[in-house]
Amino acid sequence: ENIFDRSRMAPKTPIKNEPVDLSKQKGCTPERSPITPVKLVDRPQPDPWTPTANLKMLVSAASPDMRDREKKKELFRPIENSEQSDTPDLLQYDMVDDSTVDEFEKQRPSRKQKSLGLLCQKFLARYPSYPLSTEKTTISLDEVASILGVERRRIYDIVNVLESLHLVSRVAKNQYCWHGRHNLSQTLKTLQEAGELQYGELMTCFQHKEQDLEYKFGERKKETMPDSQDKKLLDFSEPDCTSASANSRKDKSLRIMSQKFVMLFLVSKTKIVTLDIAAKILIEETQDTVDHSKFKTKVRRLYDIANVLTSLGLIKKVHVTEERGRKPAFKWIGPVEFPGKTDELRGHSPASDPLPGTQRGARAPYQICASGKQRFTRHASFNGAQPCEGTRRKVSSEPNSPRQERQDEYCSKMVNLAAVCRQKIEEDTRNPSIISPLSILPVPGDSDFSVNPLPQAVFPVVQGDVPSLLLPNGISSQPPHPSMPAASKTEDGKPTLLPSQPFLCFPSSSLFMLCSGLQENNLRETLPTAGDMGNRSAEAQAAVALAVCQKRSSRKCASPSAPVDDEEPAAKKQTMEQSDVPLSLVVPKKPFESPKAESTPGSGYASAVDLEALQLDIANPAALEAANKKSTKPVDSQEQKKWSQNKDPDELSPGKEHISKENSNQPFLPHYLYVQPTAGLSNFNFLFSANQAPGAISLTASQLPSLSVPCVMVPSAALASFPLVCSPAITSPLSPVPDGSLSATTSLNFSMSSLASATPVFIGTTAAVTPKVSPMPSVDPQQPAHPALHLSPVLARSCGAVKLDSPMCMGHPVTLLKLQQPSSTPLTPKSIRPACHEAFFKTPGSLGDPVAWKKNEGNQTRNASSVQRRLEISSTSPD
DNA sequence: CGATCCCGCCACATT
DNA sequence: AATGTGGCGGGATCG
Repeated sequence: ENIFDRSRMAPKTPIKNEPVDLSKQKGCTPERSPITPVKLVDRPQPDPWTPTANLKMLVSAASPDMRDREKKKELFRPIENSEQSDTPDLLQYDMVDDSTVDEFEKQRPSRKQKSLGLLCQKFLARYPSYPLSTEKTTISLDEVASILGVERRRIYDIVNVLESLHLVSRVAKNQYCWHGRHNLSQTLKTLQEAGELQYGELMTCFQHKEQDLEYKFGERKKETMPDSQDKKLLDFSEPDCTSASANSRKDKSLRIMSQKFVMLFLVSKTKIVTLDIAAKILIEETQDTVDHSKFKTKVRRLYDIANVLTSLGLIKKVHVTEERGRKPAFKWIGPVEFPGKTDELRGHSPASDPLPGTQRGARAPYQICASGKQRFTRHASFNGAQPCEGTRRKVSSEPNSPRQERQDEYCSKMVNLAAVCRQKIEEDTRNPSIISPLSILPVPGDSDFSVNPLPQAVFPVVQGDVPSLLLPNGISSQPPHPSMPAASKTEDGKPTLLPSQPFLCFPSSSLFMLCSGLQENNLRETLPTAGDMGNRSAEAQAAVALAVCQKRSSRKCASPSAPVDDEEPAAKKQTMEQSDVPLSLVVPKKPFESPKAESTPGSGYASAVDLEALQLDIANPAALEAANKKSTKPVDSQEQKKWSQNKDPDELSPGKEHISKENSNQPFLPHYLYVQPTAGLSNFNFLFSANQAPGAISLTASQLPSLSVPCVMVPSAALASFPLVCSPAITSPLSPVPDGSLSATTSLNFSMSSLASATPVFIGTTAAVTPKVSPMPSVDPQQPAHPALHLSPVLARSCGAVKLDSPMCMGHPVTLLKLQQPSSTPLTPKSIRPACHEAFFKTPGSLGDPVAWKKNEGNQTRNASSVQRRLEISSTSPD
């Protein structure tokens, strides 16, 4: 990567490139004209000619996945050389690294790294889930392919599926238009309806007996589905976009298959479809004969589709155990009731909210998207929504406020999310066999769901969260969950929030980032060892905590000391890739001025748009880094400390202790923990607000935690687009919290003895808890907006960083201070500082002035270890 | 050894 | 004819 960066960094000399390239090309391939020029050409020099191309190449190279075998390597080198002729050092460097690294890595690239799913994720990361209506994103297949470092063929696989869901549409040869998920719900709805017609019956039976059904299937299917219907489907697929060429397409089986596959899920009550069944159904539709080979092929295709859908967060793989045994299957985790949910939700409640602009009505589910710009305002809504007004007492329950519109949008997303969560929960409950990922913690992937220990425990939490989310908007159309403990609020669907549990949605970009789990490839997980370690440990703990909560207290978790992974050598970790890291700390970034971030500082903060962008970015480690750079990254911070501050690296030694130390050193670093979905929690991301008094958090086997950490679980998919955050009310032990509330909030209690002081990482529940008790309301006039949000300081910071003006931001800090104190652990003055946004970022030493901080960064970059460098680079990454 | 599914040949569609 | 698309299935990996 370093190399990569350098190359990038290095001035490009396109001019030189040409010659070089040529030579190189010749060397590699005599001429590119072989029969299939395309391939040859591409491979050897995809786009050597254009400077950009080179960049891309480099980039691709950078990404682990990319590493192709020698080919690429060769290619790159030559290119690099050519470019870098200017900077010999760099070249050499690169060369060296390349060779060595590649050598390792080359072989390294396991199949997984090249998986379609991963590729798809990268692909998706490049585009906003909810692009502004105004902006039109066109996708060049060639470009993407080169950037992602794959053959175009693979891109087709992805695009075809996306197209089936109308996330993209083909505009012209080699050109696709990105639509994002705005219409996804509608598309799904349509599919569902279509599916009902076609498969409805079947599915019904289906659930009960697959086999029987299977037989019937074929027959019925045919019967029920006359060609015409089939046709319908097809057509339907193209309806909206119908961009140009759509029609003529022949049967693009992949597209059709994809739609049908999705339909099966939507029609299925269980939302679980096994591959074999799907394959059979699909085959039948196509043909009667089910020869084995055909079946096999079908299954293969389904895998392809499933990978993409998985990347989209619509399904997840599970195993279904049946009479026969365990079968691979996929479970729909996307939105389920469109009518009610995404779209509907709004629609339903709309009454309550008179959103002027939004017509959420019928087809407008997308409005959310549509209104894109408004997103910006989201924060506004935020304000409004959560009228923290002094006391967050109730977050606004009123749907009507004008700003709600925006909120609505924002909310709508949230709602969806909530819906998803809820659904998930419900499903889980229903199917004991299937456990939600949450419950599954222990087993990441596939563990059979049978495991699921205490579903209930989980539920409460989730529910609580979800509803809470909804509440703010008032949108929650969903019926209250019975089990909701504390969530009195949700019951009505009203936004009444319990004091204890304030949930907030915010649009802060920072949150966003946190949420988005896209991580991708390399997230800088490879970060500095120490940092990683810390994070990891934190993660582990967090995970543990979760597990504990869910399961109840498990001893393992309990022991804070249990380092879980921490112990692992940094190196190892580094090697580990993103995949491994379940959690990552994310520091809220300021809305800052990331390049992407918009520019409209004036307008607001990071608007949704920005957020999205961020998300996308987030997906890219680089982006994150960039963000982080600007503001702070917890992890980085640690690192930074190392270098810049010179902390003892030793001390940094991985381990919680180390963390704690740091914490101590730095009063606050982290603010949120983000758990990546990858691991067991595939679908949910947890956010913890950190900032709190460190002491507060404790992992203890016993559940009694000194503090309960508020966490929010968000479906990863949802995350992508939503910047939701729940500020769980934190129940401080002190403050009387209803039991339910606790559970609701996720009763995660971490007692991290070790971490205690530091733990910034974890959770920063801002001491919000107390706040309730003592409302900080008026402290700042501005505060009002924020209310209960405990947004962790982070948010505040983020906001603040962006704008001090924003009331939102302002308030937090204050509250925090107070809160913190009350919160169990006494904070050091430093810790208090968090109040200042900037303070957070800074290391203790640097706290004083931001400038210094930056400076440090600069130094870092220079001095920084390769790792650091990497980060930085990434940040700079081109996008 | 079955589940996955990458890879890329090659046919068909477009330009 | 040159390219763009994408069906398809061998066979490598993974678990």
